[in-house]
Amino acid sequence: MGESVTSRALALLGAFDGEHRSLSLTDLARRAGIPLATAHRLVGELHRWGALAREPNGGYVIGRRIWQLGLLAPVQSGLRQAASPFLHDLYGTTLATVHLAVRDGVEVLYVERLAGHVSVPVVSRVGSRLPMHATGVGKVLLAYAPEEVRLEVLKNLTRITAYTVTQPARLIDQLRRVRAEGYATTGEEMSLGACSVAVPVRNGDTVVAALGMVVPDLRRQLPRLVSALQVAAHGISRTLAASPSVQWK
Amino acid sequence: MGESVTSRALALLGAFDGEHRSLSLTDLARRAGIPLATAHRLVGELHRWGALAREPNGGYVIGRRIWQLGLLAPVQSGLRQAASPFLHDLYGTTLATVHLAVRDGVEVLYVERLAGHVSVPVVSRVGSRLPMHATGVGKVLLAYAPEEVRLEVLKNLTRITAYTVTQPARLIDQLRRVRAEGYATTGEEMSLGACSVAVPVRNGDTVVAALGMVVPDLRRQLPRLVSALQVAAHGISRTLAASPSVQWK
DNA sequence: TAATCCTCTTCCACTGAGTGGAAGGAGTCC
DNA sequence: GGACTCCTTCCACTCAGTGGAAGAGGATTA
Repeated sequence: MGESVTSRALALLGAFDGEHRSLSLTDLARRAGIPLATAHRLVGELHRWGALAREPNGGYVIGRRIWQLGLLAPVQSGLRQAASPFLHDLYGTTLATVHLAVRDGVEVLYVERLAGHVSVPVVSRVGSRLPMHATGVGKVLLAYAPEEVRLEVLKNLTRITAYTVTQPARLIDQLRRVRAEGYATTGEEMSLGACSVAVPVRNGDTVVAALGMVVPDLRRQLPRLVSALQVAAHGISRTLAASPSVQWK
Repeated sequence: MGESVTSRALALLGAFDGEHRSLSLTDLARRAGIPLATAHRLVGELHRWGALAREPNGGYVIGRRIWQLGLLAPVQSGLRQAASPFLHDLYGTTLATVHLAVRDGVEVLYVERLAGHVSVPVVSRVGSRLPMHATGVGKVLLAYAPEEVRLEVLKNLTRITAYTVTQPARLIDQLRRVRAEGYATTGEEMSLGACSVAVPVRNGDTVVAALGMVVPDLRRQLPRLVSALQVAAHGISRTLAASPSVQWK
């Protein structure tokens, strides 16, 4: 005992992730760290309300009530909806993987991802988080983040590939150039074979998101990609500015 | 007393809807029917976990953890993702409002909606429900619904406009023709000035969704719209069939 | 076919998590 | 300056919640 009922119910919901979209009762209890009988009761309540749904084979999945609430989250109803047409245009003209991301603490949270046809290893998934220092969108968000966030990230530059920037001074210099030139790039720093370029998305003066693309090679097409990204980013910013009723961060 | 802690926490989450995306603590307590002190404690827990977020002005909004869980719901990760490219293609070629909907009990649940430029009154919103008998997607879903669902809907044919079909025999005949011809239409039955056409989306033999469009007038362009909808619906079906790992309903 | 294992459901003696009215602080408005 | 509203905190009181155990049913294995 000692844990609240609410925290246990939330732990049950939190047992689901990208790799575990359907869970048996026993797995739910185990992953949430809750005795089976207790889990059974709480899962029953979540199911009756619609937070969970039960499949014919007995497994539980996230229910439609959570899906509907998720649509109300500012990140969904504001940024993602505003950005969607521009992301599809961008994807349509380049056929590369397109990302829209926001900062979440000291990580990048992927808000939207349109998968490209080009054979490039892409590890992002909508709703997932990746490190800021090794991704294009992450470098953009880091460049405009509060100083305390930047300091926290700079303390923990883990190597992901042989090309990952792990020296603080070098990353600081890159971030300064992001602010000066208006875009960030990476070269196989997150995945071998994948390069990226990203630009900021502003709401007024505030950088609220980053828009990026992943391609196998940047060398010949960088100016064209930067231009296309900036056009899309401006479009998103105009749309955000035109919808003052929806607040989001 | 008498209500469970879990049901109260869920009631707080359920206080949010399309018209109430940001709520003060007092409003949350009121809408959830919970004393202020109790609401304060439970909202604090939801906030700490990330189910709710607090805005600078003190209002609460749905938090990112709910948004992320919502992405895991089968309706999101299966149908909606599979359908997205086809919906954008359809929208791109017609510029009309495009809907993707599923049956939820005896109502239509709108899973995706791409808003058109044509000035047609459209009342649907993603995540919302509308009656089955007065919408194109609803008639499709009703035509292929279990008998007991059909009987339940037929008992309650409320009039929405002067053109709404409220006689059971007439609707039964229309549903038979939906199954025979492969598409449903409406003519100002839900909103004056709005006509719609919809087709079934199948997964194997099962009709799992309906794909529809809303236009001001159907008379000259019905065959072309039906054809475009069916092409898109087949594409969605093929994509669903190719992703067996994701289960959804 | 039988034995074993696992999941899920139900029960109930026990207990501490949860309750909510009241009071007070802070901010806004007139 | 007073009135009003929202939010936060307190704490005496109580019943909602707990979880080990037992059993049913289905799946797996020998």
